[in-house]
Amino acid sequence: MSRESVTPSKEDVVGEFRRGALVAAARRVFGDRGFDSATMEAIAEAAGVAKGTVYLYYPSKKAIYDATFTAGMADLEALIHERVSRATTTRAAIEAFVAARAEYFQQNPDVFRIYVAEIARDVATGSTGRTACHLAVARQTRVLQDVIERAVAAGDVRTVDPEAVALAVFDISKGLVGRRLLVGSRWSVRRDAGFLTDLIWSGLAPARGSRK
Amino acid sequence: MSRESVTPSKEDVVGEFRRGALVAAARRVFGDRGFDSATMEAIAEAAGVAKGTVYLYYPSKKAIYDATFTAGMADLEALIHERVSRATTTRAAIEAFVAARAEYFQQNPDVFRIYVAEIARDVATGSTGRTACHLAVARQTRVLQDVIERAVAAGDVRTVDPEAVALAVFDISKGLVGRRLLVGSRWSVRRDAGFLTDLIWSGLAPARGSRK
Amino acid sequence: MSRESVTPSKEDVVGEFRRGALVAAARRVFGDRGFDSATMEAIAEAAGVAKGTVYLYYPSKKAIYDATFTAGMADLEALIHERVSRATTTRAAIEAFVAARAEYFQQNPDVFRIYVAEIARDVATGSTGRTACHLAVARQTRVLQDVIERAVAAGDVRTVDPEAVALAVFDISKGLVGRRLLVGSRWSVRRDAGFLTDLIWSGLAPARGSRK
Amino acid sequence: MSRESVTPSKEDVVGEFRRGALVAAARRVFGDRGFDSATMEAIAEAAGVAKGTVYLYYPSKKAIYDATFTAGMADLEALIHERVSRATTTRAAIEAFVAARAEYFQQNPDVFRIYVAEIARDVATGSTGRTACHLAVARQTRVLQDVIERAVAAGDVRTVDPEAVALAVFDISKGLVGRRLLVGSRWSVRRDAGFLTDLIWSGLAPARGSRK
DNA sequence: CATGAATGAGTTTTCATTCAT
DNA sequence: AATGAATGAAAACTCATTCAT
Repeated sequence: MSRESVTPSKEDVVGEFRRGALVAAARRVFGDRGFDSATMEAIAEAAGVAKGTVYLYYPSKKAIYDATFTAGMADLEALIHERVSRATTTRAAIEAFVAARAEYFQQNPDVFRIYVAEIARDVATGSTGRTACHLAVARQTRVLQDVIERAVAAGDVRTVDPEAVALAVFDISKGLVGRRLLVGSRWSVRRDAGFLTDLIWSGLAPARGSRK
Repeated sequence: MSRESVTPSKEDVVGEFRRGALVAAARRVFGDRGFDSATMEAIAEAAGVAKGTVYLYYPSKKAIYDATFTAGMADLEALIHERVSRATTTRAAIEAFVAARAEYFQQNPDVFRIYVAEIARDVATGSTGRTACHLAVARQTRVLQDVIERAVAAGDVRTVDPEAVALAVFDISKGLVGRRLLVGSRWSVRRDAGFLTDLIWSGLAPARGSRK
Repeated sequence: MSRESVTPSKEDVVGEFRRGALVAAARRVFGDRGFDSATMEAIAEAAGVAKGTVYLYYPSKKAIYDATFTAGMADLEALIHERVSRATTTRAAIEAFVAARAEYFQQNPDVFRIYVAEIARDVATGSTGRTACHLAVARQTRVLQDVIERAVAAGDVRTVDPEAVALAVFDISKGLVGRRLLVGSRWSVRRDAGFLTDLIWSGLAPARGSRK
Repeated sequence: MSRESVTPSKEDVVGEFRRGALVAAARRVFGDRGFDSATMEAIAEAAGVAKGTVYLYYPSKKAIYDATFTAGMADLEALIHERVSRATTTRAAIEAFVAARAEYFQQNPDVFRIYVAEIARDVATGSTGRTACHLAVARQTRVLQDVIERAVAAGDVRTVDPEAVALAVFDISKGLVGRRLLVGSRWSVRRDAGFLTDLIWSGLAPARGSRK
């Protein structure tokens, strides 16, 4: 439909605009009420259009849900990449990973809700593999795993299974986000992220000297 | 309901029996299909009774769902208490905590699915506080927090915030369980639990000597 | 569900009663408005039950439609068999066939409407073969074809293709019914049937000479 | 619309061209899917125009449907007139009538489907009289009725009700067409038409003796 | 004239809950 | 106590029709 040129046609622009507005509206509605309880009517209303209009851009409830989830994950991944790549030490990279996730979800709680619901769905259906959610998680942990692998190779940390450590950090950051969203926290995202990074970095061992 | 006597009447016994059968049936159905997709019909059928009978024991779908969740959590908590209290060292107590949860959910995947869905629901509704799910989590982490507090007091571990550590361990164990259920694991529950306990216990610091 | 005994259980009786009432209601509604324009709401209302109740007995709109069509055809076939088997001459058998169909549809115009719509559907979808409608037509023409075959064998009529003649009589009777229903007729069913039988019968006369 | 002049304006020519293309497209779509299932979108696409454009030429779905039906019937009637008027004997005229209809519908099955659906609609609504469909049928049978009337007057056939015979031939030819379209036929249109004409023709023979 | 995005009424189907037996 | 037939509210999705560009 677009004239394959570099400059998108007006239709494309308008279409993308609508799609964006619909996904933004859907994010709120799905975040608020979950997939099953959300209604297309509510999404349409939130986007300020009629019910039928939603179907001009997404063929089904599931389709707009998936688009919403995917868009949120893409945003998050971009942030993670940016923050982690900017870190200069292993410790800083870990902390950047935790903080990026915590901050993004703090800013976009609806995305977190959708993400959690998506995990719950995967768990419920016992879908072992290639779900969008599973893949998104894999891409994110991959970033961290690379960091750990390089640190192990450089002798920067003791010899551990990089994947297992990456997953542990991921789990901790996920728990942190959920808790901050649900019950709040006495401290800033930075402090919480710092503490957890510290725990992973040093363990529970009594201080016995210090590392850089 | 009961005539407040010490010995339960026959009605109570029969009633409790039915309740138990209904909850067991509901656990399977809710675990399989989630709250929204589960039907009262399916629960009744799984329990071998007619649809109306369920309503004689539980006033609504939500009520039997809550009862199902609560029963599962009660089982789990009992196991955690037993295992942790049997441990003789701090490290062993942490490992027992992680292993108890992993084993229980491995044996009762339906309970895990319901638990995850319940968290997702809490997150979605933004219920900050006194939900059954939140309270169950609090009781479980409390066990671990007590262990850490005593260890800190005894100088067994370095000075850390016991609650934060307990929550971190909890999050890691939850991630472990989910992953084992979803994608499986190359290793036994014991080994996975051991590795994670080790990570928390020692951190990523390069080996520099050993502690008991 | 029934206790497999000779006497049907009360549930079966009630169930059959409801089914009958629903099919009778559906016959009116489908006859009035056709498949697409008929609504389950209207059928339920015509049967004096709530919308959901219809689904307790028939799983879909198509299912109750098919049941309605099938029931009507079964009634008609029974009447045709009875009337034709009672006839003592070939000519009387043909007339009985035409009259039976005309009278039945005169009494049950809704069934005729559904029947015509069903043919239209077959024609529209180009379904060459085993539809319920096609089979019903085949069973009816078979009755007539048997009559013609015996008449040919007995030398009662000239040598013709019995199937082709049966189909022609069937088509004529169908046209008669439609016309009587749509524009009426100056004459009784008997007279119309008599005239058409006469026309065909003269055409079936054993050869006795030829015209150019 | 046109400025009432003898020479049509360019607008009229363009307009008629569009109308023709739209009707041709609609014939395919209605023939394929029936009135209810056909969509204006599909018609527009088949005609290579946008949806709104259809409404510039026809005010509603029903309107273009009617135009489609009417156009098909007009084609058919022209063919019938031509063929029948070319026949030199009564028998040949009857055969020409049957063959013309069979051949036209064989070539234009979509028109037959629309025609059958239209009859079904008339039957369903119980519209006794002046529908386009009814009028088209009346015009066609009129042609045949005139032939029979002249034959009766000329003593070419025995004394029968010309209208009734015309209708019977019409019904037979309709059944023939439907059967050929639905289940096919072992023989050519010519042979099938010949056989049926023969059957009727024998029945029309001037009285020459009687059977019981 | 032509377009096609937007509308919203209308339909089938599901299922928690009730209640007469 | 137990049953299961009946209810009716609710929700996804379709598509004829309109109208601003």
